[in-house]
Amino acid sequence: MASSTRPPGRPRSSVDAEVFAATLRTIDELGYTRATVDRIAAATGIAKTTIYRRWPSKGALVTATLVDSFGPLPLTGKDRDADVAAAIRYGVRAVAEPGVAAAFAGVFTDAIGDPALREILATQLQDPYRKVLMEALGLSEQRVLFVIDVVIGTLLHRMGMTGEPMVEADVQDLIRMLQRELR
Amino acid sequence: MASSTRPPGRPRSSVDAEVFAATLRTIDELGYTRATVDRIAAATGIAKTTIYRRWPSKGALVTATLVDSFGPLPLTGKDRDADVAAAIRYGVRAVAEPGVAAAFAGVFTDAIGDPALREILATQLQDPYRKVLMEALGLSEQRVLFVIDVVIGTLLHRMGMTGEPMVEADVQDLIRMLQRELR
DNA sequence: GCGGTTTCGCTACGATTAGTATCGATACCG
DNA sequence: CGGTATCGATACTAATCGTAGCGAAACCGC
Repeated sequence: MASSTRPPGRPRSSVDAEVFAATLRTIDELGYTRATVDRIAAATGIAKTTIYRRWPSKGALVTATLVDSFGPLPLTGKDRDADVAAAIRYGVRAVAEPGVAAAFAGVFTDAIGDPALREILATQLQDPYRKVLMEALGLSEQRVLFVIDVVIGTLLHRMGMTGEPMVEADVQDLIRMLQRELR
Repeated sequence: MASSTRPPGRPRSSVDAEVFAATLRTIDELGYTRATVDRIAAATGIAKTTIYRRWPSKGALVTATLVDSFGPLPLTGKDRDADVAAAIRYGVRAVAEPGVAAAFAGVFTDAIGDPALREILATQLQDPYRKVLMEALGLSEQRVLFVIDVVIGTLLHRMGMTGEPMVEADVQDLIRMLQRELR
């Protein structure tokens, strides 16, 4: 039985939201590499050791920040074209959020040669969307993973090359292309 | 007039190709972060200082390696569907090359907050393909940049999430999707 | 109020890395 | 052989990740 009683000892201060916000803000200002854990802690107003007590590494912290930043997808499951458009526009907004694209690229970089981090990435970030999209769009796992690659990959590549989010005309092309692909 | 006479002094040893090969091999084995310039130099058999005499930073070295790794696109300019398929399959092979995807992610990460590196990236890596594709496919700059985002972004996202190249079935879907999009 | 338990802030530290400085040795030209 | 530019090697600075240790603080049950 899940003992819902509070465990003994000093409770954790509830600063996760502030840490996530400071993480994105710092990455946006300085880039992934120069966004040190020290600076993120200072921006939050807590000690660096407190961050390392909650997340095992900088990559895990940033992945948790991305999971927190990407929220649940607002899909109806009724009109596939509408859901495809809604999902893509949701991704566009999320990736355009300051710091998100830089955080993504940094985590991808760290995940090379760090299987634990890649596992966290695939499980905590991609899996929830895979499940929701399979259900709402009625597609196979392979198909949904392909769509996620196309949408998020396209948006991240644009941000990586130009530093600017995708313009509306290209977003509309992306939506139409995937609506046709999934029809 | 380009004076073709050799400048005085000891000539540069022609080790660029070996450095590029060692860069990709080291990044493939250790990941971008742990692929230190020291290790790349040692794998090449030269001194670290020699590398810094030719490329101003690790990011510039890796970008040059990517430019060297991606070669010229074999397009005919006659059959658009065939050219689209050829270009995508060329990208698939290039991104699947050991170390290339990791190098890409690392350069994107470094390019955040390093405008000089981003300029090198866009100019030396993306521009040649933009021009060739605009010519061969007869498309606008905006359209070609969109296609590059979709193709390379999709392939890199798959590599970043799974560490494995895209399987043939997904490649075929990608080709068909873009052939329809550009018809 | 008091002991027990856990988290917090702080400081210090080891290991690793990017990039620079320096200097003697080396390779090529005329 | 002299002039010139590169090479190899070593040493160095400045960051950065992640860890260890310790006293202080917060909360609980009594």
